[in-house]
Amino acid sequence: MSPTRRLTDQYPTLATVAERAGVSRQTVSNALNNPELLREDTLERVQAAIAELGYTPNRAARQLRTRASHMIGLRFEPAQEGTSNALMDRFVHTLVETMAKTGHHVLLFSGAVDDPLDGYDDLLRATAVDAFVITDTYAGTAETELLRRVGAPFVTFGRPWDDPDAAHPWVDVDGARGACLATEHLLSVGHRRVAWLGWEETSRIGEDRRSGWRRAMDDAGIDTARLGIRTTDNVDAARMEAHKLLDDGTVTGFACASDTLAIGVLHALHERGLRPGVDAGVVGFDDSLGAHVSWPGLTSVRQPLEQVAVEIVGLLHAVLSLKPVEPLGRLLEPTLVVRRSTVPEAPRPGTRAR
Amino acid sequence: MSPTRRLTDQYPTLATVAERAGVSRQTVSNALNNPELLREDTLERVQAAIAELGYTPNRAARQLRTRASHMIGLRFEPAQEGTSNALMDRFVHTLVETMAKTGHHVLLFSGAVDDPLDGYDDLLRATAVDAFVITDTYAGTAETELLRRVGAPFVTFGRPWDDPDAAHPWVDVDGARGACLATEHLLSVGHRRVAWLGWEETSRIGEDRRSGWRRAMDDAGIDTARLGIRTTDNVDAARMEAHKLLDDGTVTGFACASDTLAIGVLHALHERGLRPGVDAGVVGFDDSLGAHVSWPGLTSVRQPLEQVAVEIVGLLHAVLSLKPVEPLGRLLEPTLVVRRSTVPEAPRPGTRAR
DNA sequence: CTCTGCGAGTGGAACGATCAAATCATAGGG
DNA sequence: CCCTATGATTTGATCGTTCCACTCGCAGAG
Repeated sequence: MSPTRRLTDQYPTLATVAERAGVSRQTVSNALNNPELLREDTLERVQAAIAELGYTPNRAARQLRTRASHMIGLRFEPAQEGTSNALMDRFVHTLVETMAKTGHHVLLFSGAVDDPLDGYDDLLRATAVDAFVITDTYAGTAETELLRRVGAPFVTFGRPWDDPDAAHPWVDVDGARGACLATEHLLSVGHRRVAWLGWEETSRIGEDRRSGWRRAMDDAGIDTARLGIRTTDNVDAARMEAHKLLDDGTVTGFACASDTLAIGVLHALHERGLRPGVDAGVVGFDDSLGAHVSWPGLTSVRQPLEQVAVEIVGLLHAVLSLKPVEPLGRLLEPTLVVRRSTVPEAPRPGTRAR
Repeated sequence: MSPTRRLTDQYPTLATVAERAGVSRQTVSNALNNPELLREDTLERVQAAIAELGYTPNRAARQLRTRASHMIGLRFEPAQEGTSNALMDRFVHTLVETMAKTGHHVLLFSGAVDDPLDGYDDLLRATAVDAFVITDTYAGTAETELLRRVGAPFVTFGRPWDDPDAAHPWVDVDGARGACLATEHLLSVGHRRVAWLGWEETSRIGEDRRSGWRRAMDDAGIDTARLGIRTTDNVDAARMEAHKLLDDGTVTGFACASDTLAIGVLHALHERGLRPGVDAGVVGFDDSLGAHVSWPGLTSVRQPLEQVAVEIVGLLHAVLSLKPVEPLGRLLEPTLVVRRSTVPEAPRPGTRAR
């Protein structure tokens, strides 16, 4: 622990440490940044002085001289309520922790309401951040173009869907694989006619996931005619589409592009007195809070967000040290969390402690 | 928009602007920080030069000189999955936006695993942040004591429960009032025997909320014997407690300390074939994602998190400019969001767009 | 006519670190 | 014995801004 200190006290500086250790400022600086340059006994003496005084280098001074802020900017968008955006929580936390290991910090910012690109430029010019992490792959194209234009390093969470020759590193989760896992799981527990409930066709992510369902169905040799539904991502819209599918009388499996949609299906089942996991199987996507607590528990595709964060940090370091990145993108595998909406014997939901 | 610029280009500095405007560096500095010192025509000339060059002051240099980083530190704790922690999202976003209005930014950090206090001290000594926002009022005591000791400014989201003569500003939401609203609502829709499902007695927040239930019941002249339950904050524990209460045969109202607990009650009702909102009324707390999407929709107490964030920023500014803060604490009022778990005619849940 | 006061603006120093180049031993080769 | 190579450390300059003390010109008082 550090000694008690008042605001009025000056924190020790390099010069203070140097004087105490009987060396020059530069030697102390080297002890911190290039310890191999020092003779062993000198190094020990300096380190002792640093510990004794509780010295921590001043970020501002270092930043001014080296032009590296050791901060990365993360645009923090308002969570759309009712969607699974809250799962970014998991991602952000790991990002913060992993960055901290190399002395980096995460700076949150939000774009101006009128010009969302404004925030980026300001931070760059003010040399407040070294690089950016972009998570919003929808509005991503304008952002990535700006950053490339001004030569700012960045890594995205999400593939450059609309830009085949984009030259920035990225990390993403294989959504098609996730939907494929979901569909195969539904088939394996006995469902044949497995419907897809997805987003509008304009969503690249949505179409990617849908393709996984399609592949699994094709592999199983099942006709998908009139089984692939596209709608808006809210509970009620999904509920109504589910009713239409159930009216058909043959559909018993539901693979969904989001937990929100899957929960809508559960609502429809409740309204008809059908038992999820017994009379029909439902799988969501994202393993959000809603999947945990919904009744009787929702099987869902879980994205390895912690792993995404770690990969992103790795890529950031590579980019910042100007190392070539090969390959440019990393595609990670999601997993399936099985709950009672597909398997009645699965553990009860929500048995976690506070 | 700013002109195109490469990484290799130097951003303009004060000196560049000064030369262009034909004044000294200090005059440009004054134009930015004390414009009233300049003659009107000079000011205009300088501002024109700034706009022309697209100048933005260098944060590091300013920070080094003024010892103000214009950043506030926010400890970002891992969200306990299955709890309502994800609602911090709303809070954080407003915090970021409001701080941005005065040119401040939010720096995320996480404490070391072994010593959670370590992160604070490091950031202070490195002069990386000007102040802290503390949201974790449980582990808060050790943190607040450290910060007071080193003389670091901070504001907490949460009352200093265990420290009656704490001298730091705080903002909190009146949990007792929220529980009172919930209970009065249940009474008003016809329930008489309203049970309380809350956390263990060790939780100050939990006991505060419980007191609101107790007050509302006392005001209505209803005996609360055997109606106040304490349990752990998870769906399954609540489900089992709800069954016990329902076995009694008289209990029809459930006011809960969290949405998690309330969802557990909903599960119990489903298992008995009872209709939420008709055969029994349930109210949660926090208006989390789960309340939005659970079936048939969960009435819940909503905390004014946006307002909390704005208040906190106000207090931060007061503290940083050394203004006296009076009163030290701000207690905000929660509101009730009515859904079908208490009123069958309420709008359907989850009809928000993505 | 000089002196004081004030508004407007200037120039040098400093914040605390790192970079680049100089210095000083110390040892080995011719 | 000198000269060079090498390792270890020091010295001065610098990053871009703001603080501080100062100059300059001009108006009004004595």
